[in-house]
Amino acid sequence: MKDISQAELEVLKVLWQQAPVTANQVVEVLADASQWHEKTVKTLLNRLVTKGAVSFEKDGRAYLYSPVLQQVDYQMKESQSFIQRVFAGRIAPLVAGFAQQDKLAEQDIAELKQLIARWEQENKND
Amino acid sequence: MKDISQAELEVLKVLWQQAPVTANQVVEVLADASQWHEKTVKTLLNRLVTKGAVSFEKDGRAYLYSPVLQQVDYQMKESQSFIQRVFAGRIAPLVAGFAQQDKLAEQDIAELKQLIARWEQENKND
DNA sequence: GCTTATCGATTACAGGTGTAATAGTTTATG
DNA sequence: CATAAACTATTACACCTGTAATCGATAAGC
Repeated sequence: MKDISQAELEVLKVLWQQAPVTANQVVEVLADASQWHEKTVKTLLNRLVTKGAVSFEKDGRAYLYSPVLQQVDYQMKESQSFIQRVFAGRIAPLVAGFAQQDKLAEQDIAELKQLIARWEQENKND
Repeated sequence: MKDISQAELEVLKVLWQQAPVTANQVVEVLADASQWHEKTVKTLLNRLVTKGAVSFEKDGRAYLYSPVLQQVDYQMKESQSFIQRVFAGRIAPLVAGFAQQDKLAEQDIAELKQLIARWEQENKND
């Protein structure tokens, strides 16, 4: 799968929220959010199809688009390459940076603690 | 500061490890690591200078290059935009993804626990 | 049925990127 | 000194990206 560009990602996000949808539905969502011209959105949809990240089925004159690339798969792949590229593969320094800049909320801490607890539960017999 | 491309980042990483260095020193490091041609590396150095991410001072015929953009600043900025773009601003889901894919090591867990402890220490009187 | 509105497909075009080659300049070397 | 070697600066070029406009086909309305 070719890389997804940032503009293309915004289109994909719409499809991850609801699919299948027509091009015009995507246009409506993004016209509000991004000031994008209809033609721009349709170009992006097309490129996503070409890249194999989105599929469509015909419904009369219009197409109904659906994501092929799933959000969790995208997130995992991007996360790994990001952490690798920027933090040499170590995840803690990223979280540390957020902590230092006061970007961590109570909720983040709670979720992290839960994750750690679960991890330790699963790895207790190492 | 204009965005740093992925290839440019590899050059910056060399400068973050040691600076100031000559172009040829960078070339040597990257010729091994990346198979890049000398001309390619020098183009990248030049673009980094144009972008204001790297500076140089003359030393006879050669230049000595140093990073202007510091690694932690780059990391913070990229982390925030990445988390925003891919995880809607929430950091825990990223860590959760790593946990699920068994990408967390003992050391990561230890570091995260320490971070959390420190955070709680600092925020205990909320 | 013919015209018009509406779709998707194709084309456009400038700026960024990867990946160099060539040109221009200055320093060594003979 | 003159020439070659070694640097940096400039230029190249194809592909990707953002941002649309135009073309061609098709469906809807009169």
